[in-house]
Amino acid sequence: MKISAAELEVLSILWETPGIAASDVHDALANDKAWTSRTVKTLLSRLVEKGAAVTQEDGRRYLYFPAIDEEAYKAKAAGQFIDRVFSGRAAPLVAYLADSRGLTPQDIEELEKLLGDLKK
Amino acid sequence: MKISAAELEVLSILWETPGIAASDVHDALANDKAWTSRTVKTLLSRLVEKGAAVTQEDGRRYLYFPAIDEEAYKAKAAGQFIDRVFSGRAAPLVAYLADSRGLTPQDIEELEKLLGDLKK
DNA sequence: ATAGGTTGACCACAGTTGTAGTCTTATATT
DNA sequence: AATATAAGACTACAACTGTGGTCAACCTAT
Repeated sequence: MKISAAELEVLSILWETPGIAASDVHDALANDKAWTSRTVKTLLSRLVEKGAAVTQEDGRRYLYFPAIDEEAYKAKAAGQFIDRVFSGRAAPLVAYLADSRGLTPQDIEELEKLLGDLKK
Repeated sequence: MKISAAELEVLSILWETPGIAASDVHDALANDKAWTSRTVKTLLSRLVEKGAAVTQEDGRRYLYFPAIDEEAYKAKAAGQFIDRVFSGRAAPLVAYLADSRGLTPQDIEELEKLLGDLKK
């Protein structure tokens, strides 16, 4: 279930708005991506091929729904990423993030809360 | 400067052992990857093409050196990853990691120390 | 010096990805 | 009704990837 970067952009829209038509996906992405509607359609088709999305007929068109769970996907992607780049160590990853983009005070607070919860 | 997963495996060896010959890279990877020496050579060549590695002649062979900085590369990769998958928010990423693979107590301690440092 | 192995140069080839075009059919508008 | 438009189906195509083969040149051990 390998999802490319472009496909993930589209899948994110499905997570946000399950049951959306292709043209509306196109509109939702218009700010970020200068993709034609055919490109968006291709990406949607590939998501369906890959089993990451499903369709439901709605008259002459399809409505698209995500078929994989957002949480599960992201958790797995995160795990694979740190395996690939950080040899599986989470702490260095956070250290790099802090360095390269500066965690916001809000990030830091959230993280502290999270760690607090994890400790008990 | 897009580096594929397989190329990154090889580049990691160069970071570990700068100035290594192709056959030694192959040996270093033998435990993890059932790649033939030609595959390793191809990956090394692609890294050189991409400017991520440089060679130095050593008699009839080359020694390979990384040409991009490990810290910088990882920091950038981490930033791109959370932009791509987590809309730029670091805290959710850590939350997912905690969920999916369980941070070790050591991870948690390291992270706490890190956050402590960041706060001042 | 001859055979065999190592090295780099160049080539191969299918699958994925980004990005879209064309064709057909159905709907909406004049 | 005729035409423009929109949706989906099918097709395209080059770059990148993973994986490795072939070949010529050179070195090493007999």
